[in-house]
Formats: sequence, structure tokens, C-alpha cells
Amino acid sequence: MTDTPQTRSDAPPTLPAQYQPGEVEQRRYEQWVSAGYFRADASSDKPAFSIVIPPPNVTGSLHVGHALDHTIQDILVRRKRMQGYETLWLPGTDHAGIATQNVVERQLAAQGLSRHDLGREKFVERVWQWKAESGGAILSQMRRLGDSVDWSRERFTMDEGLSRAVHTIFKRLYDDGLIYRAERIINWCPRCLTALSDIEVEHSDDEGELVSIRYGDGPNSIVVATTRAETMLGDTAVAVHPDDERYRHLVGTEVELPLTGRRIPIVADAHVDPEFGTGAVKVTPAHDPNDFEIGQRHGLPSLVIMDERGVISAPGPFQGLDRFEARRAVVEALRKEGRIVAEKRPYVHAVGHCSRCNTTVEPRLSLQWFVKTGPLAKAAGDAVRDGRVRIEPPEMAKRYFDWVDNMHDWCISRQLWWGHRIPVWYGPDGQVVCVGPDEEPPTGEGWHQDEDVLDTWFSSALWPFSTLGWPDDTPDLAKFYPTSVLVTGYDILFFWVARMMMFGLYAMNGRQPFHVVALHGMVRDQYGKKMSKSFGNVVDPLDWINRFGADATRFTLARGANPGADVPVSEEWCQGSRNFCNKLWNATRFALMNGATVAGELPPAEQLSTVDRWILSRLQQVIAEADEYFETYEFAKVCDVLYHFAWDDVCDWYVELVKPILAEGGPRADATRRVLGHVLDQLLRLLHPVIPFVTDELWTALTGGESVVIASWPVADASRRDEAAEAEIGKLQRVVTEVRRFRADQGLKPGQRVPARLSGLAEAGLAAHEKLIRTLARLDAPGDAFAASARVAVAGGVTIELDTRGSIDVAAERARLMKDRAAAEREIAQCRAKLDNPAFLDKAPAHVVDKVRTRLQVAEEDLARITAALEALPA
RNA sequence: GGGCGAUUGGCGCAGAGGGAGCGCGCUUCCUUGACACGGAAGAGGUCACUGGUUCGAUUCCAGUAUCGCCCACCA
Repeated sequence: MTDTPQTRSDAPPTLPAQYQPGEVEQRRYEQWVSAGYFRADASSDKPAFSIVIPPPNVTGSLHVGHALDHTIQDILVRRKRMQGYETLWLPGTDHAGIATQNVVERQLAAQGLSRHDLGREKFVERVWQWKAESGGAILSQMRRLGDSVDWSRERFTMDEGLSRAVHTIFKRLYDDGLIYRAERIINWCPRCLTALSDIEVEHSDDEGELVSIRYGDGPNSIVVATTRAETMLGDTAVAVHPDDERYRHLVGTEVELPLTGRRIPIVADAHVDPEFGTGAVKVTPAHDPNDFEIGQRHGLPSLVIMDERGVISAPGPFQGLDRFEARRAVVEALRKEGRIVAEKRPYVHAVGHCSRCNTTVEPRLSLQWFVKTGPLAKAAGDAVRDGRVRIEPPEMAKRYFDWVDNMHDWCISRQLWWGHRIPVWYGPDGQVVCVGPDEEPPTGEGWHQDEDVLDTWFSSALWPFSTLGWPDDTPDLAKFYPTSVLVTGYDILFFWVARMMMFGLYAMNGRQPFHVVALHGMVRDQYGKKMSKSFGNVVDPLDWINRFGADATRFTLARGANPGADVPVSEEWCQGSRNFCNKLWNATRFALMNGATVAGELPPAEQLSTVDRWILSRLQQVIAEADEYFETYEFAKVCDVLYHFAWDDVCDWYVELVKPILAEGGPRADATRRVLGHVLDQLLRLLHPVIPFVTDELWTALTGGESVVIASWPVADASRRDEAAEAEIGKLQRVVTEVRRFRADQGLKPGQRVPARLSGLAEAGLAAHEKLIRTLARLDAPGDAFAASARVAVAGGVTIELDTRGSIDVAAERARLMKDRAAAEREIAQCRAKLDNPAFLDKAPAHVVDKVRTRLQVAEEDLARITAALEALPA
């Protein structure tokens, strides 16, 4: 073992040939947490960088969308931490009102029970119990991913502090007249039995049937069209456009409503579109938002004909029928009476569905609580308009404006039990009292609290400041509010971001909840398809973490993350990411085996070989580029730059170039060991935010440092840039590649050594690298019996004559050269055409003209070289 | 119905007013003492279509087509 490569005297850790993530990840994460790296200190005088996590559903589990969202946040936080910021990434979970309640109700249903069987108190207890059972899952999954969150500050949207925040802001809004109670048509889910806000309703184009029904008889009859025939039972008018000549004579008269015997008025209302259908519309104020408005304008009664389950409640033959059965039955009854004018025909129109259970939403007249959004939304829009909050990518801001500028009042009451109960009490004599957080609710005979709870988004809208201690004036709030960045998918720009803006600005006296909103896309499969269970293309991040490692999973996601765009991923790409981690592992392994060192200053440039100066120069460029991409949330580019530097420059070239130097030993090898150590040290730091585990494992092994988590962030050193070295190594790479190409074309085995004579190296400035070129291209020194059988001509005037110990495939080489010649000729023609164009010379910028001249010169040299090589080929 | 975006090699995506790039896949060769989760060398695209601006357009503008997303109370 005398020829063992030099190793560090203090016996470096020996690494296995393959990186095994499992054990490393668990060990590292525990160490990070116990070392307190993630704990934020509000009393620090370092500048603050804070992010609040978009709280996932407390009883949910980590899906690949979370994994993306968390990876991005962790990247930002880890880098800032290394840059010396006091960083806080605050974790927590959301109580997710309807979603969680639905889950528990399903569990009950399995036992044949409903929530009403338990009663409110018991039911809520049961939900808390479910939270206790399942609430830990997602948190431990976040640990698996490597989230560097401050666990000491974990919050829940229904914990005591947040409940007080909810209570406080409700009271304040109420007192300011921004919360009110009113009877309105709201979106109602007949299955969840609760009101829904606009954003909880998803529209899809459904096929319905449009039927035309004749109301009244004789010349005074009028035909209306509807897709919801059953609602005619609740009609209290027919409306036509005021300017519609066809019906002018009927306005003010009454018609008989079929099946009911009621007579209803015909009114004129500008809302009616005379072009649509018959130009006459039935008016059902209790079951349609438009009709409700018309009803208000004309003082029409609202007749409720359907109960909360969508079952007909109006007395008569249809009572007790479900709304869809009733629709068929009503149409049938009308047909029997000869009231159906035009047969029903298919009609595709947008229908609202409950975003939770997909049940068709029923517009329903009911008494609900609303937030008056006008002034709040205005402020939320202005904060973005005047630049206090930046939306990334900026194109997304338009969607935001569309939303905040056209927001309806927000229905915040939900007929659920799981959530923050509305802090309003009703007295026996109709009193309504909103009770503040520090006030006692009224007691006494007949007083009772509102039964409803608040929309989940009400409490999540407070997240950026309620989690920091608001309404109290806490050190956390002072230090970390406004938060630095909010990272989330564009799909909840409206759901959540706009609402945080509204409440943040309101509660914090005009101070915005965050400086930047960084939006990412949805994770998709490798064909750009949405992930769906039915399609079977859903990725489980935990599965990937188990099989490929958390780093590989994170790298795959980050590598696909272009700002605002969807992120395609696939298992193969994750394998590729794992391979990359392994590549780093082995590069570091090589460095350790060869005594790379990180101690002391880097030697000055004069003491370094061109190869070392080249890689250091490249490193500075990479630091600068990666840094810029980090700043602009261009994570795909961050990964791209670092991946290629690591793989191409460091592994494929630098390590290979350095092997002969290290083998030689001496001071040059010492310097190279120092540079190799430095480059890997810096590279691992740069990669740490993206792939924290493997980088920490390698960095500590390489440097002996405590942890790369708390290492300083690399800063580009412009004085190490060396264009001459880059040009020189670039030339060397071209020479080597060209020889390898020749060898491959000629079918020479990669390992086979071929005697060769090199000329023109000095002129090309590569005189010092002959040995390297010979090593990399596997060319031996020409012996006494050297007989050139082939000549490879390389750009820059280098010529290499090879003794292939036999004839070469002349035809193949000729074909190759002809192809190259054609390319060179094309290039020459292109350049000449430009340079012969006076307009080009006149108008094009000087550097472009210079570039074309250079290209022409290079192409001409190439052509000469290729032509010579062709002539030298044996016939 | 309104708004936004996309259209670049087999697939997924970058890109910039002046020489078409990346990953995966594909072809050929190679177990060379960091790594086969590897190495070397390749093949493959008239950058959707039509006009316009420009010395020059794949890149800017307009229109067309196709696709996607968001918003929406026209029965």
C-alpha cells in the first residue's frame, strides 16, 4: 500500500462509494434542531428575515405541493441565515374548518352517527381529539423534508393566542362598521349545510336543460326559459326589459303562475337582456342572486321553497322532493298542462360546486355575517400599486388587482361547529352585542351566542401578525413584522394573500404583512399534466424522500421552479437529482482521499497553476450568477448553474485535470489541494440551501467545521476572475475534445494509448499543457518507430499527428471533415454577407460587427485547417 | 362572456434584437484507482402560421390557429 494517495494525517472520515441519505438525514436534522440553529432571537441586532409558513391543514399530510412550497421557503431562509440575518421561519397549521369537520363527520358516519347525535360540545371535542391524533403527521413530514423552521414558535389557527387575535379583530371591525349581518342570497352547500364564500365555489361548465315555459294564457301570456324549473314554484314575478316593445303592454299586468294558482306581476327591469331567450325572465328572489336584486328593486316578496338540504319545502305535490327530482317532476307536470313551449334542449352553462365536496351549490336566501370589503380591498390594492408589496412574478399582480378591485362583500359565517365561534350574543329583546376579547359575555335569561363559526380564511388572514403575538406588542412583532417574503402557489393568491393584505393593513395600522409575495406554480407530472388520483400520476414526496432522499426530492422540485410557472416533476428526474447528490459525494470523496485542505488563505494567483486559476475564476462567476438567481427567485436557474458547475467544470474537467498534478506532488500539488478544498467548500455552501443534508455531511467531513448551516455565505471575489486562464483552459478543452472525437470516430478504444506528435501548442499558448493534453486524450510520446497515420487539426493552429498502428477509416474521417468544411463555409458565407452589407456596418453596434469579424476569422482558419487535413488524407 | 399566458429537437422546459440551449430519452464506445447513481463521443429543431417594424426577427408588433389557466349572478 505504498502507492496510496496522500491522505490527511488526521485520518479523514472515509466515505462509502455511494451516498445513503436515510441515516444521514435523520442524524443531521436532529443535530440542527438540538443545536438551536433554527431558533430566532427577537432581541438580536442582526437584520431580520422572516417568513410565516402557509399553514397546512392540521390533519393533512405533506403532499408534493407542500414539498415545493417548503423547499422554496427553506432555500430562502437557509441562504439568509448564512448571510448573517436573524432568520425566522415560523411553522404552524390551520384548523381548516369545513375540511376537518367533514373528515370527522365521515368517521362518525361510518359508525352510523351524525354530528347532531353527539351535540356541539361533544362533536368539537371529538375534532380536537382527531387533531391530537393526526396533527403530528405533517409536522414530522416537514422534518423529513428538512424545513429549517423554528419549532419553538409553532402555532395553530385555533390556539389561544390566535383565537384572541380573531376575537380582537372581529370586535374592531364590528365597531368600525366593517362587519355586518344581513339577509342575502349566498352560496349554500346542501351537503355540508353551510354557507360558502365566493372562493369556496368552483364553477364548471355543466350540461343542463333549458326549458321554455308559458306563464298565463291567451294574448297576455308570456314565455320564460329556465334551467332550474323547480324554482318556478318560488317565482314572484316575471321581468322584461323596460325598452322591450314586445312586452311593453304587459308590464304592470299579472299572469298566472302554473301549478300554483298564484298570480304574479310582470315588471320591467334593466337587468333583463332582451336578446337572451325570449327576453322574459322568471324572478325567484329567494333562490337566485339576480332575482333577489330584482325583487329588492320592485318590492317583490321572497318565497322560500327549498330547505337547507335542497329539498322542496313548499306545500304541494312536490314537497319533499330533492331539487333534481323536483326539476324533472315540475317539468313533467308542466308538460301535462301543455305549458312547455319549446322542448327541453341541452344547454351548457357554468354551475357552481362546493370546493369541498363538489355538490352543486344552491343559491339560498339566508341571514349571514359579512365583511364589508370595500375600504379593506382598496387598501390591499393600493399597497401593491404603490410598490410597498411586490408580487413576483409581476405579471401575477394583474390577477390580484382584478380580484381586489371587484371583490364582493365576504360572507364569513359558516354553519359549522369546528372553528372560531362568532363572538356575538343575542338578547331576549332582540339585542345584538359583539363581545370583545377581554369582555364578559352578557348573562341572563334569554341571552345566547351566535351559533355560527367564522370562515377558516378569517383566521388565516391574520396569520402574519397573529403568530407573532398580535394584538400584544411583542418583541417578535417588532422584530419580524412585516415579514420578508410570502411564498405560496398562485392558486391561493386570492384565497389567502389578498385577505392577509386586507387584515394586515387594517390591524397593523397600514403596515403591510409582507414585502414580497413570491408565487410558484402547481406541481405537475413530466407531461405537464395536473396530478390527480384518478389519473394515477400523483407523487408522494415521502415516497421519494424514502427512496431517493430529501435532497434529491428538493432538488427536483427546485430545479423545475421557474417563477410563477408550474413545476413538472418525474421519478426519473428525481433519480437524476439523487445521482447529482451522489456525484457531489464522490467529488468530495476524491478530495478527501487526495488530501484537499481548507485551512489557511488561498495561495496568491502567481503561485497557482492555470488550471487552479481557471476553476477559481469559474467559481467567482458561478457565485455571482447563483446569487443573482437566488435574489430573483429563479430557483431553476440557481440549480442549473450550480449543477453544471459542479458536474461539468469541477467533476468532468477540474478533477481530471488535477489528477496528474496531484500525482506529481510538490508545492504545486499542495496549492492544488488547497484550491480543490476551497472550491468544494464554496460549492457545498452554495448548494446547501437547496440540498441541506448531503452538503452538511460533506462540508463537515471536508472542513471539520461545525455545520454548513451556520457557515457564511460565499461572496464572489472579483480579483480571482481570470479571463486569460479561462481562455487557455477553454482552448485546452477544445483540443482534448477534438482528439477524443477523432478517436471515437475511428473506433479507437477509450483506454488505448496512441503515440502522437503535437505541434503548434506554443503558438496556441498551450505549451505548458502538453502533458495534460496527452493524459486526457491518452496520447503517448512518439517513439522511434513513430509513423503518422492520421493528422488531427484543431482550432487555434494545433496539429496532432497520430500513429494509430494501422490504417484509419479514411472514408469516415473524410466524411467528418467534409461536414466540418461545409459548416465552416456556411459560417463564412453568413459572416461575409453581413460584412458586405453597408447598412449593417452602418447601423449595427460596433461590438456586433467585431464579433462577426472574429467569427469570420475563426471560420477561415478552420476552413484552412480542414482543407489541409482533407488533403493530407490518403486517397 | 371577460382577462391572462403558452406554442422552441421524442418528452418536459430555459433563452436572448445579431452564432439555437438544458434535463431526460436516443445512438456508439468504455468497469480508466472519486463516482456505472459513472466516463467519452454523437444524432436530432426551417424556434405554430401569416403579415408588419428593422440593416437584421425564433426574439418586438398585429392578426390567425391550437392549447392552457384564472375570473364571471345572463335566466
